[in-house]
Amino acid sequence: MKDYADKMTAEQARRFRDDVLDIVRQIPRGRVTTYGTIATLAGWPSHSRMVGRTLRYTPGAEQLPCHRVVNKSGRTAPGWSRQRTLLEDEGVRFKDNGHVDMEHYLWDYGVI
DNA sequence: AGTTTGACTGGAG
DNA sequence: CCTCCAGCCAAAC
Repeated sequence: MKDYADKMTAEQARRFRDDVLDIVRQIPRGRVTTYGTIATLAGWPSHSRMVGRTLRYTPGAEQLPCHRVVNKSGRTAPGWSRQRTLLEDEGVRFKDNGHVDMEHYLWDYGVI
């Protein structure tokens, strides 16, 4: 019940996916970043949900440090409990509410 | 072609 | 801090 004027072309979608993967690859060990940050860096600020879709369904994403991507409030991915273990193994600490302590571990690439 | 679905986000209560 | 809710948009129904 709503039409979106600016949809991605197939080419833009390809570039978006590749950029997202490259950006995720740069997250340092022991740090985390958010879907929104990645979407913005990829040039599509309103596509945070697409970042999540990309990491969830792109074959090969398992080889990337995608466990270092959480939502803005520090929540880990639904249905992926192992993500917390992977992060804690790198020294990332979680708060009592089960969210990553973003004040200390968020990595913003020096921008935004 | 209309509706629902999310690895999201921002704001309200 | 938490729960809803509206807005978001490509994909899957």
